[in-house]
Amino acid sequence: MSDQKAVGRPRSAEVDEKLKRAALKLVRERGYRDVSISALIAEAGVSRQSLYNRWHSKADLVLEALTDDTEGLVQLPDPARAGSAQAALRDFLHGIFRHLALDGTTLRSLIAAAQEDPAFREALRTRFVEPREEIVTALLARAQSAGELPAGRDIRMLSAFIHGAFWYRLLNGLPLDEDTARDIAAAIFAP
Amino acid sequence: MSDQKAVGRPRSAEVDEKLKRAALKLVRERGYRDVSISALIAEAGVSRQSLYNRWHSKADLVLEALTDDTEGLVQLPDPARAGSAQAALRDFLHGIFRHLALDGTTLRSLIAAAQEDPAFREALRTRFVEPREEIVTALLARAQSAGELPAGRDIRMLSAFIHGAFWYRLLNGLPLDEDTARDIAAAIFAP
DNA sequence: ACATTTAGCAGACCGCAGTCTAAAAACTAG
DNA sequence: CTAGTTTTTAGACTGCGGTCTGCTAAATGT
Repeated sequence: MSDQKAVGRPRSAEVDEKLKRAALKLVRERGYRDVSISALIAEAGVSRQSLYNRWHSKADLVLEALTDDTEGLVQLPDPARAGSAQAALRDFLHGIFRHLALDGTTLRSLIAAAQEDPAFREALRTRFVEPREEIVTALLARAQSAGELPAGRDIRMLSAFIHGAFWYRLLNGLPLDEDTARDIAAAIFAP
Repeated sequence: MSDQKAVGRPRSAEVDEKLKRAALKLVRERGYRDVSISALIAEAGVSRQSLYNRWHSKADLVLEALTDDTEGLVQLPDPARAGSAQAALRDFLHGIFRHLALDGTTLRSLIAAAQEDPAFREALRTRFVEPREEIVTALLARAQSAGELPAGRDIRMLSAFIHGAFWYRLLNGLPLDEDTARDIAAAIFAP
């Protein structure tokens, strides 16, 4: 797990930073599709090869820039604090939706990019999708133990329903707002 | 609704056919991403402009070729025949999944293309997504009237759950098989 | 017959992605 | 200090998409 290479010129951390900053800035102001690699390296002031030394594609760079920026934002909500598991789920979803007001369109583009690139699909899954899946699954499991959810319910399928509804609305251009968060939570916990 | 233009050289129906056939053939054997516009028109034996006279993009052409090919395949299942609304839903999903064994990867690419192109997103919704939504919604509504589904359940949200789970699995590269169809139907009708 | 209009074809053109080459720069090992 | 290794930069190169131009072909209307 230690550094592989103690030989050769070391990577410049500054170049990393410049590229990630340029990526976030340009993607947010022009949109993912309209940011070319050429524009990225021009904005960052680095060479083309320096980008490809670090990432395989624009999608890879933007994913890292985005996850760096939202670190520590996704965490398991406390049902006791929220009042109930249903309220905790609602608040958790609402928090995610609020954050997507800024980067939702970029996330859509990343999901799109993942469809044509298996390696990036894997990266998106491990860095973005799975952490959120685990939180929801844990929340539902706790709710089921506490009796807030009937014992017969299929936790993993309910988790797929929640994330699926989220993706479905995101990718179809439907709004993700507080009402949506409330309705999803209500439907999951419906008797 | 009648023909707009009674003047000028008429469009060749043969060119339409050649392009759609070429699109289906190449996309199925090489995959959407690896089919270039240049390869399409070469395979069809038509000019570049003839393609752009008819469709705005590769995605538009492939969508039409695909929906032409699967016409009449999506229809409202009969719960009486299947035994129950749950069985009807399971069979309906299974039928869709079976068909996607051939064109599932192409559908993923079309969904991806829709994320970067609002006009195509609309086309995909009206030609592909909404017909399936309506069938599922009608099925759930009938089931609710018949008492197979509790009266309090939110039909539209359940429909979003079903399609969302489908999209979520499709776009994350998870298998869509008979078991998945059964599990989704079971979770929707869980007491 | 003839003007008008649209479709068809071949091919030029520009911008970009992704790969590659060559040379300078920054490090380690010995 | 020297040899070896990797990063960085500048820029060339190929292939493609999408647009545009010039020309020919096939229809309509008077």
